[in-house]
Amino acid sequence: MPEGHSVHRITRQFERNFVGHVVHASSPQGRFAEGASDLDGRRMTDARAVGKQMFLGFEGDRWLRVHLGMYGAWDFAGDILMDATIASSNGRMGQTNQKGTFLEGPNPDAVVLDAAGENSITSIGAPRRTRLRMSESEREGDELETFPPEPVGQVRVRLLTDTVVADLRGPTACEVLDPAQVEQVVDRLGPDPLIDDGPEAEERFTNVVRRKPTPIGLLLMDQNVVSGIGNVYRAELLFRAKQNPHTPGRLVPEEHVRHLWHDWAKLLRIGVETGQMMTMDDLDDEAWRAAMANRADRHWVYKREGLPCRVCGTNIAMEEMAGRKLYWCPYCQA
DNA sequence: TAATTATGACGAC
DNA sequence: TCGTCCTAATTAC
Repeated sequence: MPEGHSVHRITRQFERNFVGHVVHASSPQGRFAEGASDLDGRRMTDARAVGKQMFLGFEGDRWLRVHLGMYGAWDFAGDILMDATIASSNGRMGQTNQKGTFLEGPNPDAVVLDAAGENSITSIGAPRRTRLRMSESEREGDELETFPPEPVGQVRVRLLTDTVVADLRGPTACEVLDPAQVEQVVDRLGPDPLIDDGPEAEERFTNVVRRKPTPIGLLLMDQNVVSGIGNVYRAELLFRAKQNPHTPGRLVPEEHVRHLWHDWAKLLRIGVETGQMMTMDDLDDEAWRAAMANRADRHWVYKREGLPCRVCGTNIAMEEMAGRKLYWCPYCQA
């Protein structure tokens, strides 16, 4: 269930640890044997994220497309070069005010795009010999006894360098594409605020939404309309906009639509920086720490069915919308 | 030990 | 709108 922020973080991890290295590819599970042997022995040249899709480029115009779907995950192990914020999300946070760091950072985009890690925010420390699971959340595991570790469970793909290994399990998509096929996939996707950061993207999003009869709650989840939003961000963005999820896109006030775009860009950056789906910003330091420490304190409405709205006290509602659970406040989002 | 759950997406009616 | 695919952790019995 990783939403866009996780995929961007995982991509960073590949940039730091795999790009430029020759990769030994295999499929311990066997279900990706052909693709793995095609990639085996090639140097990784690129790692890119668009919405929930990740593309790993290899010499010889090969691209590995991975979509994690509902429960896919990457497990990294070995001497991993860590992002500063990965250590933070595991309770090793220093005295730095993380809130100020990403909300007021000089150029948030550089954080994502700068693989060289010149930006202070992405300062790279010494590699740590450990395990790291990256999915919708991140968890550091036990120390490593031997390298590489035996694959555990259903590992679709194993990518191995001299020092680091990445195991993919449970993806909904995992295939080798040529450049034209990659372009096809990307062309079908709606804008991703971390890639399409100009005014054109906002226009594109606004125009599409304001033409559709589809409920805005559905449009936000439609990857052809906007990339990277999943069930959590959908619920939280709509609450923050005080917007009823059932309103047809074309009836949503234009300023709300534009607000949704900018707010998504903001929450996505926070997510990429912290590794947490923090959807309640504007908290004082103490509340912020509580939210970082406790999942239950992180959201306005998601998974809060029956609990009082944090703003008005009305019980948060839950209903199925197109087979997914939708959470909202009937009063604030009337 | 079995059932349930999950932060997706697609294709068949 | 429904069924289906992908997997592991958690909860129920």
